[in-house]
Amino acid sequence: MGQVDLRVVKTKEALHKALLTLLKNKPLEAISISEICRIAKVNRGTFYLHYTQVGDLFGEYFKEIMDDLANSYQEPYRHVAKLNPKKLNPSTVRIFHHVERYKEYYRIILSKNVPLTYYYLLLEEVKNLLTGNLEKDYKSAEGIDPNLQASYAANAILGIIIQWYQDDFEQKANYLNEQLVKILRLT
Amino acid sequence: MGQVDLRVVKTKEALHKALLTLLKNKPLEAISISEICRIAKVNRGTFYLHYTQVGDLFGEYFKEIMDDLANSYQEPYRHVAKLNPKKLNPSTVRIFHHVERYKEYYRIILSKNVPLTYYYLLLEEVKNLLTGNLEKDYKSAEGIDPNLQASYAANAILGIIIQWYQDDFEQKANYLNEQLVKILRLT
DNA sequence: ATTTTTATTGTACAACTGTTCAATAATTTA
DNA sequence: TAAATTATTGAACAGTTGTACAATAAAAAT
Repeated sequence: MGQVDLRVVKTKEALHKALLTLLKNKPLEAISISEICRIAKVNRGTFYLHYTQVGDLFGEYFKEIMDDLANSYQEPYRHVAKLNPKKLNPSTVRIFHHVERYKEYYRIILSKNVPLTYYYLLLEEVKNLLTGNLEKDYKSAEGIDPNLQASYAANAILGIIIQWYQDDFEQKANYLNEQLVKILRLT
Repeated sequence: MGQVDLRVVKTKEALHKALLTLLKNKPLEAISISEICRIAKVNRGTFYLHYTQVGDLFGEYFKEIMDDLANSYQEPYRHVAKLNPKKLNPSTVRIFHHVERYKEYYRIILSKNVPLTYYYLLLEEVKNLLTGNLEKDYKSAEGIDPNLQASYAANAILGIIIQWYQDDFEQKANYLNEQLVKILRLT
């Protein structure tokens, strides 16, 4: 496959850097393409050569975040080993610690004026984590659509994260993990 | 309180009608303020006198939809009377039938380029339905933040709705209610 | 019916958007 | 190193956005 053109690398770096600079002072939806290009010293036409919206640029960070989320899941985590393994077991995901680590990004992703795109990507990732590693020891219950169940469970966890976000991430990640365990024990 | 100025009523009606017309042919995020005003034969400045974004206009429909959702909950519904009343019991909500009724709107609300605002309003409404009617016979379990639990449960249901939306609302509302009951029985 | 209030209009302006195109510069390939 | 490729630039255009203001029309209040 063809080489990566250095010019493209430099342009994208400049645009990324400019976006990060701007994000310190204003929300994603208030940042214009012209503004980014002015700071990045990149021609506006060049922006359109690589992206179509400001959000596309942010989307590239998002992939990194999702990688960290996937890695979080691999980390050994013993706290909740006693939980029932027969169902989708969200508490084995170190997702709250991941969110805590990236909370500045989640403030953007979950802000009300941002499109649902990122939320859906996040939901998909969590669904994969919940099912991917569990379908071995987990046999789908009578007549339940596994996909539906996964969406149910994954979005439930996102519900906790949304609440956490709305509380401005005041509590510690460990606290939320404990809460989740308690909720799951309720039956 | 002061009368409702007839001019305002007429203007808003014209704008609403224009938005609905446009929505038949293109997604919400592709509709410009200028376009709406052109069709509605309303000066663009007048738009800004009442709204700030195209989304605000859509938001007024959204309120009606939420009213219907709240009403859905009041309707008698016997199918699932046998479910454990000790926990938040989402299956008593006729939310799937409501979504089925308004699916053309939910296609907009849940489309990926639309801001999270509507999703949050929906989540809040479902949370209220789940808690409002249940806190009587429901005593909060040991050390669980009720608000967190409500977000968990409400967003879980929205997870099912999202999946349903992504499947283009192929299944019947009754099927989803049955699935939910089965998922809840799993423990 | 007349006066008072105020919603709407038309116009204007600077900034942003999305796109096109030829000219130029930087990078890769041979 | 020279030639070929292609990313970037600058300029231009029609359309949108958000805002402001005086003039006008429509409605409410008396």
